[in-house]
Amino acid sequence: MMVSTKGRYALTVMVDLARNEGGGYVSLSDIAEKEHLSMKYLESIISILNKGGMLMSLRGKNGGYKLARDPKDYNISEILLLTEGTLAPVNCIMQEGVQCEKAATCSTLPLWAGLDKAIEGYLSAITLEDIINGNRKKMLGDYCESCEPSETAE
Amino acid sequence: MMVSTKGRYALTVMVDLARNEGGGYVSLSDIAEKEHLSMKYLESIISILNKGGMLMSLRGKNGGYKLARDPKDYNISEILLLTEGTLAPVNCIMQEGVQCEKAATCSTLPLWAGLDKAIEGYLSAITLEDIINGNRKKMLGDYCESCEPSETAE
DNA sequence: ACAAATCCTACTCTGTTAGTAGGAATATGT
DNA sequence: ACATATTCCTACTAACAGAGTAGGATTTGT
Repeated sequence: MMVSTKGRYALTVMVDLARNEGGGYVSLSDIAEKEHLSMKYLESIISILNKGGMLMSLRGKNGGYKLARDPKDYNISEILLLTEGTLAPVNCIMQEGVQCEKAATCSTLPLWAGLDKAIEGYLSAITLEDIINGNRKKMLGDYCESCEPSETAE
Repeated sequence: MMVSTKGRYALTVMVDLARNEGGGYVSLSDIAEKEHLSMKYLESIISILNKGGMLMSLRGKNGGYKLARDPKDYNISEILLLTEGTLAPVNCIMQEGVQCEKAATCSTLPLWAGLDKAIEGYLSAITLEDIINGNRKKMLGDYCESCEPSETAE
């Protein structure tokens, strides 16, 4: 498993806030209660999102959080990258530039690099808006049984 | 990270054995030495591969392991699935049939399911033969800088 | 002043990862 | 027959990451 509860809950929070677009600030306790998640734990997660510039926050009574941008301007990759630190499927691919010393001769490296790109490519193509709109076709593609057949699959 | 050293080393072993196709049995110590990996640790990993029917083994002097099939008949997904147990990127997608009780109302589930399929799709399309042939085009696709542009990218 | 909220630091419990250790069973060459 | 090289099998351990908990300081609306 590559995405922990941290990233998953972060996405859940973002989706919740996206659904509230146009409304005011939403408090942590509201979200925690709605999603049946630990408020204290969510606090530490939302703090990462906030420091990463994903949210606007307001302290004090009636305070809370809201999205800093439009839902369509968040892709899922950036949300998960921020909270998880990395989405790399293996240790030997951590950051751009940093690589294993055996890289030059490693015959499996292209596989891992390709997998990394496949994951990154998938997640960066999907936005928060896609999720709140339930865009199954985009998310599930040819695997979606409730979608009509796509033209690319012929 | 989704693939641990277990799966990574397992793949390395399989690639090593694939390169030896047609030769006899290769001993664990040979592989461990060649790859600079702990022999004892490799032992526990190769045992999984063997029990999973991926290998043929021979005990005693001059014994060792070899592939049970042709390199082109192994896809990477099955090797990693066997050793890692699962390749699911999140906990809420574990096995076919088993699913989270919130599945029916969860708006992020299609995303995770789609990601899972993207990973599975990528890994099952690549074979051991692709790796030993260094088929960068198949592994890296449009991200491969040393490959000529593909027709699908236009 | 008070209550409701965000912010901040530190701690804990648990499971997984990445091995290590020791020996039993089995086949081969001499 | 015997030493040796190998696979097989069970058990153990140290370190780290994941998933929270705990307690309070700070800010703001009423």
